[in-house]
Amino acid sequence: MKKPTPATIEDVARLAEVSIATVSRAIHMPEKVAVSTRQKVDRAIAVTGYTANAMARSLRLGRSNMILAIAPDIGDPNFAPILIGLENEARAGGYGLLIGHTQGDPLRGVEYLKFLNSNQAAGMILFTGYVPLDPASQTRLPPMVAVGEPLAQGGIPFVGTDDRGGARKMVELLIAQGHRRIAFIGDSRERLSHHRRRIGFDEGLAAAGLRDGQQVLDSDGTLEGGRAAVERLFLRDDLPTAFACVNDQTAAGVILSLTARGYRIPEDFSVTGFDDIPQAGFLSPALTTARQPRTAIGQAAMAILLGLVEGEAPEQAETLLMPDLILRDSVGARPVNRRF
Amino acid sequence: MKKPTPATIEDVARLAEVSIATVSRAIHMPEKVAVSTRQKVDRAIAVTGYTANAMARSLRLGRSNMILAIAPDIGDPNFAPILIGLENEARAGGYGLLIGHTQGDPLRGVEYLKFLNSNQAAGMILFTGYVPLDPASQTRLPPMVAVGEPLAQGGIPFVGTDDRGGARKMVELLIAQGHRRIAFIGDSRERLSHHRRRIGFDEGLAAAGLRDGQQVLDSDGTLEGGRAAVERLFLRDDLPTAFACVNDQTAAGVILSLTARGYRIPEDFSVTGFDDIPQAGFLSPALTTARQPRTAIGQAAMAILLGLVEGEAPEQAETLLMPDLILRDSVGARPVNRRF
DNA sequence: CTGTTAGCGCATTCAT
DNA sequence: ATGAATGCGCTAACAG
Repeated sequence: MKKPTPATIEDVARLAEVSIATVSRAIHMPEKVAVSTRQKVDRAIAVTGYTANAMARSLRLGRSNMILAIAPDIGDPNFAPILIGLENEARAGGYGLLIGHTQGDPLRGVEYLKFLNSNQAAGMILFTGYVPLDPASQTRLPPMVAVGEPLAQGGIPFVGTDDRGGARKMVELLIAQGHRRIAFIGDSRERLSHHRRRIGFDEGLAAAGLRDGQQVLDSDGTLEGGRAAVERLFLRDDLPTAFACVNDQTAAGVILSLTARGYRIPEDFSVTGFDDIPQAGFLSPALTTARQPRTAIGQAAMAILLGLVEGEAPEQAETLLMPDLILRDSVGARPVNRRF
Repeated sequence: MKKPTPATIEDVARLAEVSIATVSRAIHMPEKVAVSTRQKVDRAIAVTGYTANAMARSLRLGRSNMILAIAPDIGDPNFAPILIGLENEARAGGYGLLIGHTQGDPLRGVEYLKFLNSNQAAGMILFTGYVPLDPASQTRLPPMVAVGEPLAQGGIPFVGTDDRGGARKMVELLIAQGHRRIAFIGDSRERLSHHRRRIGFDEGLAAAGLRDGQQVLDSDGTLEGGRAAVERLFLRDDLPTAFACVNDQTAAGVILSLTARGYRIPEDFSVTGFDDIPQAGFLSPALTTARQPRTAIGQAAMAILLGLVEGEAPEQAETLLMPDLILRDSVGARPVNRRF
């Protein structure tokens, strides 16, 4: 019969013929222990296959070694790559990563907050775009870092894409291709990230002295919305030669609508997206877009959170990572002879 | 100044003027406590905002309330939907879900096994297709359930798609459309799931008395492999009218190759996939495929695992869920006048 | 029905 | 440099 129960610190101590205090020291403060003793302990640990019971350790320390990440929707294509970054960094720091999803229900956020307060996790990564707040509990908020969508509330560090800079780079690309009349299909809902893309668009155009060529259509960030925006545009006469879309879904709608009308992309119109969702490369034509540096975002966010957990002062309010422009087939030179 | 430290069971007991044992009972065995006492306790809990310290509880019970899910690749499109099912069911049972990824490295699997042995998790969900095994540790394996890819090793319950049944349904659909000569583009690598799809294909054809119309091409489950298989096929003269592919990636390759040769789908050839990856609907033509019931798989797997954790005997070796046929545009009736 | 108490495994004083 | 003893918060056995 093998060992039915995992080795405890006591097993190690007995085998090494020292006290449990010494074993603990040998592990956590090796320099405070005689070399010979340390060796005995190390050997005993190897023999027993000892791993400290994390529960006991957490109880004693009053702090867990888990980080909880909560998201409104785990299925979000942005989620997985960020998760990888989070998990890598957490593991490197000796932490485990827990995940929870709220399915958009703020109540579930509060539930997870309780979870934190019961010491099950040392800190929290927020994908939600808002801070779950338990009106009942008056305990101070645990360490948190927001990711993906900036937080309206202040005081919580945010790590995400440089939406403004990315949008600006996108416009500059279009301008470099000769486009002078560019439409921005935006998102009028309250999303900070989308608002910032709009600002980057404006800036890029203004810097090139092209404020006149600017057209802005409001939409809702969905494929349907993108389609509808194009339809509205065709009611007027003053067509752009390029569409800069607030995200890939919108761009997909624009492409579909344009194609349905018999236009060719990029010969007749150029269109760009933002995000680089998995489907972006499968559209026809394949979509030129700005890819969010998702894994890097996850990694940076976790690094900051672990710093917070371990008592460091927060560095800065926002850490913005520049997206990469992914050049595919939906952007071309401005059509020279517009046939319409 | 607010409460700096969370309320403990002792705070509640003091406020309710009972002993801590009574508080614990009021929570876990309400029927063993007088109604009036229970009310006092409930009120005290509400006032203090008490949540049991999970660490202390786990330490005492010798069992954690976390389940660890490990996957070779979190980015896998199959992963997120299964994760949702897992998380839902875990939460319903009072468990949290931890995730880890091995990046295909067996060593990291062993690392997670140690994690389990340090009591950080009560059980484990395996996406890996194999059991991480620590040669050093002789402790018996913790409760595990495999998901997605069947396990070669026996003794571990598996929950997944009914690959055989799904493939068979797919072939039957093709046959119903009039196809008599059907090629199966398989995957010769060692994947049990893919092997089972092949068997379902054979069965469907045999049941219709169509063993003659059967062609089987080996491939590797990738887009490139699908493309290559078609090219090989065109070296011969005896073309099928439909391609049943082992998965969506392969189907994408087949579609690309066929389209590049100037054929139209589904007019000239029908093609089917398997899995329903997110891109499937974005192919042109949109791919008809079998969708794995992923969330249901996750839910079922977690239910079984929690049963195991709580000491129930495992029910059955395999739980197979039938995939749904997603009818899109890549399947049509058998071409009546083959022009080639 | 309720209270007293032991002990889960560990890190950490306080002695030595 | 090392050991003995304490308590983190909780549940369950045992008494009453």
